[in-house]
Amino acid sequence: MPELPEVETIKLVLQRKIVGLTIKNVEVRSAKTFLGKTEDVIGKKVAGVWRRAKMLGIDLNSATLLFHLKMTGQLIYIPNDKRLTINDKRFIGGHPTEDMVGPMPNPHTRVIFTFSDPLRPRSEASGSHLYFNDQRRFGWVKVIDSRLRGNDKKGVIPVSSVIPNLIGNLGPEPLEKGFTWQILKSNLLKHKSMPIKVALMDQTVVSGVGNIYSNEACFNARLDPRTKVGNLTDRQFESLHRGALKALRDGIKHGGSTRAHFVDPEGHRGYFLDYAFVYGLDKHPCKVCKTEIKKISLGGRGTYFCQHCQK
DNA sequence: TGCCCCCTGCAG
DNA sequence: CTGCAGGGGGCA
Repeated sequence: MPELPEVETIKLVLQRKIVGLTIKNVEVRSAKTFLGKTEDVIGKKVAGVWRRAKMLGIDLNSATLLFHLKMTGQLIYIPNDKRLTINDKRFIGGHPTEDMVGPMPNPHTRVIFTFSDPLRPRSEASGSHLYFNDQRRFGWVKVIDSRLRGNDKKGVIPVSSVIPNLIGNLGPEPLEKGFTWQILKSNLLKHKSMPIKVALMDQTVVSGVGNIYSNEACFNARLDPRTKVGNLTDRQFESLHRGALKALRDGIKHGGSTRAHFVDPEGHRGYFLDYAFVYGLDKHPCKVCKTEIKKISLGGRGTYFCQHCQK
């Protein structure tokens, strides 16, 4: 489900909610979702929460829980004293309502983490739960021995030294300093004959960009998504770089994109799609020029663009 | 580079 | 009923 902005949104909420708590229990309801031994994480304290590409890490010092939510994964945090209220999904104006978290656990709950708070045992965080829901079961959480991790100096998770076989081949983080348009160009040129929109989704070119934000990046750059990488001028590489960063930053600013499943750990949907120019808007007028947005398939994924604005 | 697959559910 | 959905691994 989530691309970089959605995982980033989840990360920011979890950093506020679970750092300092201790994992008291792990209930695995879908064996293929939880890869590792629960006893390797039970009793351990959450030291931090980080994101790399579309993956989320919960740092337990001696171990790390590494999540990939794929298409339909959700992480929902429920404080101990909260009775489940929120509705199931109802749609208004084509978008899910503000809160779409129903009772937890639900039939899509695959793993349940229970926390204790040794310092404040009577707080609402003690006995709270983190639910990993995943309708399609593409997602997973792996227990990683932290000895496999590099040194994270300055609190920054090193890019390729972390968990090499899982993370090592990922391309650069687009929102980190140092990700220049020249680097994007050089990485994209691995795929000279590929459409730019498809190449942007290759996680070894740049990490975290998926179908929504690659469509928006092409619109922001006013480039036809079918353009072959090898045909771009330097000026266009620069536009694409700027367009991708703008899409990702706007995504984070609006709390991510909710097409059908995404909610943050508090059950709030994201609003980026209200501001999207092309994604999901086929047959709608372009917000810039009123030309009808067209939908095609590229690399097997829905691709939306304005034939007038994007050349 | 382009399928097919993993799986489930919803819209058309 | 068929096709499609924020991902991505494996196979020709």
